[in-house]
Amino acid sequence: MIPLLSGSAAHMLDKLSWSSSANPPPIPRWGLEPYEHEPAHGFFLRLAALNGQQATPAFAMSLGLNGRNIDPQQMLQFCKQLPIPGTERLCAATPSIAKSSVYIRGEHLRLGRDWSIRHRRYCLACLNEKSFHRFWFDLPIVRVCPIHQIELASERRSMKWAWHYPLQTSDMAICKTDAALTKADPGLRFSSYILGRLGVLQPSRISLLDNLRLSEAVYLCSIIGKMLIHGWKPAESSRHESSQDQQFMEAGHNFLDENGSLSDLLERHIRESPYCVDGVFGCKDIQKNLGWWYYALYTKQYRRGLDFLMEDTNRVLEKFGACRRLRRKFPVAENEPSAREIATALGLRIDEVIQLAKWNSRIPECGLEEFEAETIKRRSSRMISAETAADVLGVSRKRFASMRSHGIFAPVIKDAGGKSGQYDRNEIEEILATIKSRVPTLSKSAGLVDFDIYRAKACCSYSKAVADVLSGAVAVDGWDITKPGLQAVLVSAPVRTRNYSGRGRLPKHPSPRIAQVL
DNA sequence: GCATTTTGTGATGTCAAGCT
DNA sequence: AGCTTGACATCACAAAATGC
Repeated sequence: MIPLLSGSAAHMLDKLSWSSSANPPPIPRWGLEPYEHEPAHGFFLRLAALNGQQATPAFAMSLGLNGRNIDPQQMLQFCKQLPIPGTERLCAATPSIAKSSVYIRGEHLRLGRDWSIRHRRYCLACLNEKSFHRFWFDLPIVRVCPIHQIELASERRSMKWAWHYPLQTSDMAICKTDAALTKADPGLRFSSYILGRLGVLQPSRISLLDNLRLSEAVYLCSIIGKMLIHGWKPAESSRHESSQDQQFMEAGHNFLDENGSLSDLLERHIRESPYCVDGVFGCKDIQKNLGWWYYALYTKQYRRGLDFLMEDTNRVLEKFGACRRLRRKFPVAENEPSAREIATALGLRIDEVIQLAKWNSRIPECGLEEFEAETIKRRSSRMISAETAADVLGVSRKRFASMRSHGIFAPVIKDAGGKSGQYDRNEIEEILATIKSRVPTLSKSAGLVDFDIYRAKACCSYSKAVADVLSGAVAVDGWDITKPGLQAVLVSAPVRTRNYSGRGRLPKHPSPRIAQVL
């Protein structure tokens, strides 16, 4: 067992003279002096031991303190009442907690991730030197002790901070084995940096991080490390694995410590995006292009000092053609992207090329790998205007537009600025072929109507009638070869519910009787 | 230069998961 | 139990692109 109380301190201050005019301390023994880097809640631990207490929470509660949810500042106030020297050391090492923020020595940290007393953590070698709790034991981001180069041990037998549990010899054995293994650990430099910022060690200078609040510096390290280790990935599901965060932070810190170029890393990272082909995005959606990186940047809590990251990211986005608005902000890239060359060669606009590259008639999400001039050319030659497509289908422009908004087909190149979209001839012809393939060999001849009459009798839109046939909900019963396109399709008339002229608008609200029949 | 349409962006809200 | 967090939807508005 590690003694929590060094022998010399145990009997020191009980002999101290005590002014009778002041209120006596509320505990029988207080003969301890705070060490440097010792927080009030750590000091309180020794105080409890000095007073023969086994369970620190109970001891705290007996003094009117919150022993269940430890508030370091509350304990500091208590300790300051004691007639002991060196309380300024407690003040300097005791964090103050406000909502989800923790402040220690003027540095801002995040509660939970950066600072937590959920489990008791300690460096065995530190305790062997002097048995007291250092405030930085409470920082889970400090995985290894930079002074002794061993991993911090943690006690997890209690969910709450179980001060009263003594260390077991088996724990010490584990610590000793670890000590041999963690030489040259990647976490050493990171831990040293953190403790440098907190005034425990000589500060190490990393200008990029030094200008940030410590919580933001840690965040920056973790996202850089994630870029290095995790690489480009689409945005994750809401289940967040934090198990690797520590590894990320350390890797990110070491990258910056070795003067790694963040801009280069960023560009390399974004190039890994599957949406980026030959340095051009096939899709302008920033969220998609950046994957998880988007949320890393736009999560507001941590954005305060990270504007430069936003700028660098925007620069890459602009360079790869993700956002038009940024073009004026940054000069045009010196290397002409291949999309531009293809556009010039084929007489297309650059966004048309990108849309053609993105498009795949079978799997709309895929097709980005098709980004060669030949493919674009082949696809481009299949494009027809809305007018031509409407003629192929044998419908008016209005009906064509209605079918499009009904989702029966989609343009390959979207309409932009008054210019109508472009459609794939194959896809349009496929619609007709699909319907024609359903025509039975022995077609009925009586009671068949075309879409125009059908939709009026069924009181549905033309598009709905077509969609129903395509989905198989309505059977195709005949084909009039004398008519063009969809006009040739013949289906069985729905139950006749009223006289129909074959012309005119559909009634806005079909009568209940008609609706019932349908 | 104008009209129309798309795009970029922040504000706001929701939801589930995980943590205190 | 209540809070934060991350992912993401949705909205409004401004800025930019585009065709005329």
